[in-house]
Amino acid sequence: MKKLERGFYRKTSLVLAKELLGKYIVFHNNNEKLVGKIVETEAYMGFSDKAAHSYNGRRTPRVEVMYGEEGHAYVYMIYGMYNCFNVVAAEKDIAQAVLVRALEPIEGLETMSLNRFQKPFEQLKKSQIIGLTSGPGKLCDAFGITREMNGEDLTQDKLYICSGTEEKFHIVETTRVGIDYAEEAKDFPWRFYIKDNKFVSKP
DNA sequence: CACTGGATCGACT
DNA sequence: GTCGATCCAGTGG
Repeated sequence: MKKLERGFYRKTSLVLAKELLGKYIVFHNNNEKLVGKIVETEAYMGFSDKAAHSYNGRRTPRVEVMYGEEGHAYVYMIYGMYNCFNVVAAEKDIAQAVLVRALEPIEGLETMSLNRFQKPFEQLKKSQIIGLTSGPGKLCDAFGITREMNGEDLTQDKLYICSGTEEKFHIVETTRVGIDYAEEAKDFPWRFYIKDNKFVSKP
């Protein structure tokens, strides 16, 4: 597994969203290494996308990192209680990002279990194992990703993404979740996931 | 300053 | 299927 370099992120969020599937997120936190395979993403295309925080050039303190260099983390709080982890795409001044919606837990399951359910992995029910990282808020809780990670450079050593194995999988393309307000954009097929993967949030 | 609503989740019917 | 939790960012005065 090799850390992805800057150039990997220098493409539209629509293309990046698909290419991120099957890649591995690595987070070093409190002397621990947590790893998860990306199994579900959504593209937010910025200027022309009514569902995007940066729609129509909107530029506020929160969304500023999306206007910065590609390959950084955009982490924001939603509904007062959950964090969402995004990968900044495109290039400087083009505010696009990919929301990572679900991971398959790979390494550090014990810590993820404690973070999510305050109990050891061996005590989890089957449904709780699936629920460790099967949603954008859940995966941030499991990994301990907070807004302190907003703006983090994903080509450095704290939080980064690695190339996957050569495995083959089918990509399902469908509509994005939770953006009913976005008029015509709510019907764009800009959500992607690995077919038949158990950790997808809403198959 | 006060207000509004949200790229969610979990508990409940 | 519905709904409440919980709080910040954005907006407008």
